[in-house]
Amino acid sequence: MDTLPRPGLRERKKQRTRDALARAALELFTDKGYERTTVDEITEAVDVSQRTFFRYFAGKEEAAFAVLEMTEAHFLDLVRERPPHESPLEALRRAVLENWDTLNETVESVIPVELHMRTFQLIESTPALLAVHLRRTAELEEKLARLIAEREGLDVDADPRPRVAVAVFSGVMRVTGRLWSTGGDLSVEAIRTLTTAYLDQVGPALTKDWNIQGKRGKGPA
Amino acid sequence: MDTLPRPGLRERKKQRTRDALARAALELFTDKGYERTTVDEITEAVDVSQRTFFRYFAGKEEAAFAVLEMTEAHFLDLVRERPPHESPLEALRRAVLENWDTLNETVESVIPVELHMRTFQLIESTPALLAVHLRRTAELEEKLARLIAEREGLDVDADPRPRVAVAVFSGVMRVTGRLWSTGGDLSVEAIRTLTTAYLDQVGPALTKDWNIQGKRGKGPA
DNA sequence: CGTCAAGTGTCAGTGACTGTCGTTAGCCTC
DNA sequence: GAGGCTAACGACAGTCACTGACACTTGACG
Repeated sequence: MDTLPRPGLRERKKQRTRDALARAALELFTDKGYERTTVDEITEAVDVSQRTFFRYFAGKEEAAFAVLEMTEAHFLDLVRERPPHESPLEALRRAVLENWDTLNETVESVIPVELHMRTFQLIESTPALLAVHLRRTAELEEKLARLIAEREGLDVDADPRPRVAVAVFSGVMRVTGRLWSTGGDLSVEAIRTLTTAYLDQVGPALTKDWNIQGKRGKGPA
Repeated sequence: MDTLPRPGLRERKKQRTRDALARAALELFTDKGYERTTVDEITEAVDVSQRTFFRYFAGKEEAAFAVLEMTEAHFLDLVRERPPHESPLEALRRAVLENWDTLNETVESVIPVELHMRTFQLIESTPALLAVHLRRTAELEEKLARLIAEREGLDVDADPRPRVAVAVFSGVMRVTGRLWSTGGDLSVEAIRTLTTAYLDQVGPALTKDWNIQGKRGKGPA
């Protein structure tokens, strides 16, 4: 909201190059696999030198997360905008759902949503990318914890609850993300449903006795 | 419990080489940093060829987790041994604590415990290693979820609770691990205390209103 | 012993990444 | 609108992680 005046030709060119590299990378990655794609192939597709690629991205991995990063920033904004009367978990829950609903607007300037969804799958199924994804998520968690703490007027380092709440929330999101990416339905609807269903299970999962109703599992799907 | 008879000279030699490589790697990593040590330096310290290193470890990273892997296997055993009347979270909690208490016996055959503790720190403070660590943890979580499900006679894929419970537990463990590694006290006592304290906060962190007692945080440490 | 296979070393090659340096091209000033 | 400044780029050389191929050494075992 401060550099609107006009970025100047130089900046615009840079942005275009960066977007083109990210898009080309994502297309190649999702098409022939992450490991089987070389940086040279990406740069050839955009017609820049390899050196330029590494000026925009610290590594091959980073190109895979360029778009995801945009959605994460948006998510943080959504959390910030949540009314203060909501409990932390409630605020987080609504923010994620809202984030899914606005995915299109967040992403379409760089790549089609469909490609972004496939990127998700790619990350979950590529060990090297999954590792980086989890580390990035951990960093996001720290930011979230500080946000929640601020929201509740607490000191993150004095009160464990913000970090614990965020950890619980993120843990569940991880599970749903994984299940979604390996399941058949890659629609936004599918992950919305999974998200709410699993978040609803946090309470039950923490009770002492899981067998209140229907001992011996293998129940209906 | 089945290959006790005597591993044979060949096997023993292999084990020695592998341990020596792991130990040398850990010493070098913790000493001069992960990125600043080359595979050649490790192999020179053990006096084997680089090729041999890669026959024992899929990559440089894997050498950093060789010992940690032993403790994880031990942890799984401990969970399996927990009496069935304990709730899932209770069983997990007791198993971790027990694991810390028996760390010495688990690890000392390869490296001194002190080096293992420094390895923990190293992993937390090295982005590349942290990423891999988190991925490995995710794999462990899946195993844990199946274990818990079995324990409770449930189907992991039908009932979300095993995975959710494990996710909650792991999330909290992550937080404590991180705080411990960045804090000053690297003793086993310290992480034990942190662990119990944070696990006790899961309940409170999920309640609607965090301000039951003492509005506006900044409470005592 | 002699044979067989597992374990190892050597070498050549690929791909990710980095430092350096000369060149190009927006930008800004007069 | 010519010229100087500097950000961005391309070209090149070098390091390091990792892999495949092949020849050699050495436990294992009849």
